[in-house]
Amino acid sequence: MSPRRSVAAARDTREAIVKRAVDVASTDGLEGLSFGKLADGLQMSKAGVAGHFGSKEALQLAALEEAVAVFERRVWQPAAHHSPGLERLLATAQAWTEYLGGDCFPGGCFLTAAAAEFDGRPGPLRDALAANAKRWRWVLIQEVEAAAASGELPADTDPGQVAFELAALAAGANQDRQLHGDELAAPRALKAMRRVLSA
Amino acid sequence: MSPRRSVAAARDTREAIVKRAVDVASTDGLEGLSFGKLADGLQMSKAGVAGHFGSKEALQLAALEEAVAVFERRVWQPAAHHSPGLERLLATAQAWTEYLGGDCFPGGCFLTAAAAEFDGRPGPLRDALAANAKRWRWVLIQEVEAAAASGELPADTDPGQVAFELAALAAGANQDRQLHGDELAAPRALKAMRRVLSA
DNA sequence: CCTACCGATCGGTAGG
DNA sequence: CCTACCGATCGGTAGG
Repeated sequence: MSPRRSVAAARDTREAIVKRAVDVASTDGLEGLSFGKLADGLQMSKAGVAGHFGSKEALQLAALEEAVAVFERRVWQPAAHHSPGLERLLATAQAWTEYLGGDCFPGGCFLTAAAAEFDGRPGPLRDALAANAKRWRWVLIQEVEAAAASGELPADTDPGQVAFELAALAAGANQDRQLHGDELAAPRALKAMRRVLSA
Repeated sequence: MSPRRSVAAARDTREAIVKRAVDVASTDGLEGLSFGKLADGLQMSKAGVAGHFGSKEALQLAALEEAVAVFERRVWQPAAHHSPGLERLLATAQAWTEYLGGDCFPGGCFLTAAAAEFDGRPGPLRDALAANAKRWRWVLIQEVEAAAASGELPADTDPGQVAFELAALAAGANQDRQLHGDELAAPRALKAMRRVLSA
């Protein structure tokens, strides 16, 4: 009578689809996802894939959610246990540039690529990407404010400016790494981030 | 007997297609281009559009070529008549951030968006985008080297590092401007570029 | 989770 | 530069 086994199996299947969708979208873009191609790669029928999500947009949102979880695990979690302020900012810079220089997704940082893809197309995906980016920016600003309040950074520090520069350096490192395979990009971004945080 | 009029008309038509393709691609991506959609917007038949290019990839390459020309006209040309070295770098920073804060393309900097879209897909488009980015980076590095040689920047300046930081700040400004409509992004990038160039 | 199907759109071509 | 067409793939659904 228990539906447990089939429910668990369905959950596993859905997870497998989402994981593959994240990888595909990191190289082909979120719009490049299709039920048919995912089904081929997973040895499933197209309707079997589509049934887990109902619409392409729901699949794209699920892939985005998974990518956000990966980013938090790889970038924020290693820094979170450090003391607030400058120490945590430096740990974030370290984890962030390691993430950008690594091979977490085959096509580079999913969130940067998706933001570039959807920044001109209104809708739920753009909204979710913008909200996520704002939330991450807010986290950075909080840490800069803490560093300025404790005297680790000058009292007249502009937190929005500092957070902008950190995010820009990350975006630039991702671009150089992906477009040119430049292994110097991540260390260069880390060096620049440390200078931004040493004023 | 002269084919002049029809040849000129064909050239004008092709130019109109390319201009529209650049605008569409700046919001929908280069892969989002299609002969059919362009034809609808231009009141033409699909085959009439396709005939000018032969393949979708040729259309995409033509749009890229046009976007490169726009970038050079808007960013490089205003700076080119300044003296080499620091003065030209500062003029470039000014023109670059004005370009990023303006409305040159409806979806923001075409080249940044296209690079993010194709950095994981081998082929002629990726090659052209990478070559263009490298060329622009080389221009920046040349100017930084000139500034270092003349003593406007410290003798131990790392030109690749400085050029990386300038490009990253531009990419970051474009992202914030497009995703959040942030009007502070371009001035923040200019401020940071000036600091990078003031060491 | 499958097979089978829907209408729409895709890139591209034939023929004029 | 047009009409008309090709096979392929798209997102999505019916029915089981």
